[in-house]
Amino acid sequence: MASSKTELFSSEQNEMAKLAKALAHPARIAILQRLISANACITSDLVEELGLAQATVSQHLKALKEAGLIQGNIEGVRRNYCINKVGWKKLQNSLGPLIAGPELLNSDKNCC
Amino acid sequence: MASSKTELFSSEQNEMAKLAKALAHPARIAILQRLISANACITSDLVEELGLAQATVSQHLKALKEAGLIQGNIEGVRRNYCINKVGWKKLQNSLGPLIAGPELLNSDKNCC
DNA sequence: CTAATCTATCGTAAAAATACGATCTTATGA
DNA sequence: TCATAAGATCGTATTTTTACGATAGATTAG
Repeated sequence: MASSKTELFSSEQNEMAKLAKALAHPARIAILQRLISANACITSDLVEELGLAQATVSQHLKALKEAGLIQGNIEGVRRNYCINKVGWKKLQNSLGPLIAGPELLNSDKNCC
Repeated sequence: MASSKTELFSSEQNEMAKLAKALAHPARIAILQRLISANACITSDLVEELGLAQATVSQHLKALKEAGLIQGNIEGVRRNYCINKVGWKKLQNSLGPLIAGPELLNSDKNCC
């Protein structure tokens, strides 16, 4: 009795939560920022840059890949990672509106 | 050896992760959507609507409050919750740019 | 072929998140 | 005053996340 009760929620809500969860760790934020600012595929010097163990970084990369936010391909011994455009657009389409959302933010009146 | 190593990351990155974590559960997504669409303070009929135990809902509300995304005030026996505008703007300012970000998304070329 | 290198995966320990019943607190209404 | 109702908090069980050492797989260099 402690697993997330996904069956109570819409698939959209579950999807949004899943994507948010992918962003819910500073190491994964850092990885994504790095991939974005590099604006290209980078082969993981991430381990050194992040200061986490290699296994841990690999685990975070896997999480991001499973969330569809990044993609990796093999180049010799190394792996190249970059933003997965399709997945990122899904992120924009699902969480974007929620975050940008509340029109009530633009009004001055506060309700509470 | 399993707590998030926040000291390795910038306070910005930690803040972003913290906010994403607040969104990283379908129940909390549902609560926020409800508060937004109600466009007002609602006193928790959330328990009934969500199908979760009262204690669980209260816990999720607490998480959202601690993340600064909602605020609650007392009205008799009941509590009124609504979006915390200030906190929401912080959300927009921290996660918004990241999500909207990658200009490379607009280019057609794929790197991997 | 062999050693070295890069990275994924396995196993595991510790911590955090999730869920809920039970209880406590506070305010309302009789 | 006292019973009732709303909702927070406590205690606790279960699951998931985080982290890392060790190991396995695959490729390159010599």
